Amino acid sequence: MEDDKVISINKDAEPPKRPLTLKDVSLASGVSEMTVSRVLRNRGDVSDATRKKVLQAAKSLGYVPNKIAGALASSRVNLVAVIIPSLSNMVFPEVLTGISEVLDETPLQPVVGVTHYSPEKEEEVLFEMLSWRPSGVILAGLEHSEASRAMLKASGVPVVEIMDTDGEPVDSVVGISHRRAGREMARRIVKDGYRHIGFLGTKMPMDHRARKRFEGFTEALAREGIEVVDQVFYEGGSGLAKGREMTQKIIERSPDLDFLYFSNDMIGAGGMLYLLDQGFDIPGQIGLAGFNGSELLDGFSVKLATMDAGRRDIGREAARIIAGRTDGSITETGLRVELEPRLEPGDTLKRR
Amino acid sequence: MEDDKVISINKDAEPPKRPLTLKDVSLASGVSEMTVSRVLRNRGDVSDATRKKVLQAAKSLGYVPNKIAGALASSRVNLVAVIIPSLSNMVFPEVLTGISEVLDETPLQPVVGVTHYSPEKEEEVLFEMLSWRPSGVILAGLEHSEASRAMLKASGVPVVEIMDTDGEPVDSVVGISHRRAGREMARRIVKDGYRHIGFLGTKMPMDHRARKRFEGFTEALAREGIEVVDQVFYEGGSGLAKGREMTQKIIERSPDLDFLYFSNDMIGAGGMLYLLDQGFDIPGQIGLAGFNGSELLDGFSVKLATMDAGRRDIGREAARIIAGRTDGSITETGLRVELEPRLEPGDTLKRR
DNA sequence: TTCGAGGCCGTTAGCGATAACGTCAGGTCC
DNA sequence: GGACCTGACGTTATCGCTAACGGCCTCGAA
Repeated sequence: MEDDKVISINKDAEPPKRPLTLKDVSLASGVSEMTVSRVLRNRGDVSDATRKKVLQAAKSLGYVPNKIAGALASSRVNLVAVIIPSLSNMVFPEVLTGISEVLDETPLQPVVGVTHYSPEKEEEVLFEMLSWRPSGVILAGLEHSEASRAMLKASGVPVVEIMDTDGEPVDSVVGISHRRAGREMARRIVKDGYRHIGFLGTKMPMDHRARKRFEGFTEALAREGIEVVDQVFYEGGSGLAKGREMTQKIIERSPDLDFLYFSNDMIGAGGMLYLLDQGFDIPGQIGLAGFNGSELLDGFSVKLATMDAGRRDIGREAARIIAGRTDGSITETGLRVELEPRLEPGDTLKRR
Repeated sequence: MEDDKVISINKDAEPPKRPLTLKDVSLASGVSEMTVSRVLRNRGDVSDATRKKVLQAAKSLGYVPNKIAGALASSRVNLVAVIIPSLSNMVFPEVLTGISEVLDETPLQPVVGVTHYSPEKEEEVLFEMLSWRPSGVILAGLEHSEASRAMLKASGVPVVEIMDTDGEPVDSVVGISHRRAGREMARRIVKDGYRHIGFLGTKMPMDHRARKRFEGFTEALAREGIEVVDQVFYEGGSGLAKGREMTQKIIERSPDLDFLYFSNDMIGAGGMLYLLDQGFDIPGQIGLAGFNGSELLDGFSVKLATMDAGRRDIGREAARIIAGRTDGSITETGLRVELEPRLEPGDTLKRR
């Protein structure tokens, strides 16, 4: 791309003037800084007349309050740190949507940090965000470095760990049990008569939730005397192409498979496309299931079986806890909200 | 979901102690606050011995510096406001990726705000973010409310408008010309022999870039004496299902169409799936094209023609400008970087 | 020996807001 | 008519940190 871009310079910008402060508004409106502050925050007694004067002055100056100073003085910060592994996996934007929906009704504002599934990066991001003294922290997963857990505890702010409930939370937790999700899918598959089962997923150490699903899955299978016949793992971004490629690989290697469990819907859909192209009979010859319940993919003529993780609800519940703790309507710490994963059979499981 | 969630309370958290300050570290390490500050910021001369002492003390206390106070004192804030319309359109996470890639090499940190394509919301978000006095602002599009433009100018910080270059920027701008993208696609289509052309896109007032593409598209067609035969617009989230539904509608209404131009790849792919299901011959009987070049969808057996908007590059260039302006390596204002949209013919255009 | 140059560290004075009082009219109440 | 409130402000003292300056000490050159 270096060669096909065109750079040029437009015009010159205005000379940057001295930044405005309360004092400027105070002078312009003829009242004290304190009164201006009161007006701008809608707090304390101010007569309508002066209120109008002040607002007028602030507006005409184009004054933007300095929250840094405000936060320091009041030791109140209306930010909620939200720390997630990735933005390219649509799950997390959806969680964010849920969080925003709730926080929009409050004075709080989410601030997002991304860890790329790395505990070290998570630690950095967390440190950075805590140094802004947010009103709360929402972060994905229960697995964090010791230092991260220590920081969270020492911070004294409400913490909600989301997505996953299989483990020891620092404070509150909202999510589903991925072990259970895996177990339920396994039971369903077995009941539907599938016996030769393959698994396709991410390299586990990076994604604890996928690992737990896999564990629950194999455990429930084992209880029925069934073992996973073959597995493929991948690294890097998940897209349809990746699922297609992995599926081709596993099918060629283990042609007797009659079921494929994918660790997410995107690669699952890719696999489904491959199998359909190859003329497989789904779900008769081979069954498929993914995970997440992403509506994005709803338009396929064949709908992939999946398990809805309730991402929006998770976001909403987490935000509600932070909001409640912040405004005092919730005083308990250590809340635990476990949502129910919902199996959506789609068209890729045999009807029972 | 209200009924299938389980709430319970774990344990009790530790008593939140008084927040730590520089003074605590200063006392613990036996040097002045200033020296602690120097050590923690890696600035100024400090002997190795005391440096070690201080770091040790800070670590064992679990001290997290208060950036609010720091920012107030130094009037330096290492945050870059990034304001985008949405997170559910994968384009924007990709832009963010580009931004992060560059900012990760600098002391700067992106902070994301979402406007949901509403100018009013944009104004709010901008106001909120400016009140934290960021080092720079990156925002999507060139269309903003008067108040927003005024705030940006008054803020005195470097501003980069991204995605689109068709219009008057506040300061710098990085993107592609969507008019041109539309024109180029139109020319290609006509050259390929398509004549009965339909358009499927979002309701325009919300999405200026889609509108400009459409304008460029129709303008170039007009120059060849061709008019768009039929069009469908939609509101709300774009997914495969939406594209499928719209395509069905337009095809039933105007069966003689031989080309469909979609305003993004997602609905384009949905439309493609529908047409394939219906047994259409693509690209012989009907040609298709989308916009964006999203790799997510690469796994289809038929690859949709599209035009790569260079989202990551846009993010990178924008971040580079902000970084340069911040560290002084760039002094010019009003930079303009126009990237070249790249047509990827895929399998849904006739070979010429 | 003297003196300047650094290295190393402490002191002082804000940064721009808010919390907590203080003040001061004007009205109430008995 | 004086004590007592009560709105509607203004004053003062932080908040936790950093810029700027200055002091002290050591060391090498003059």
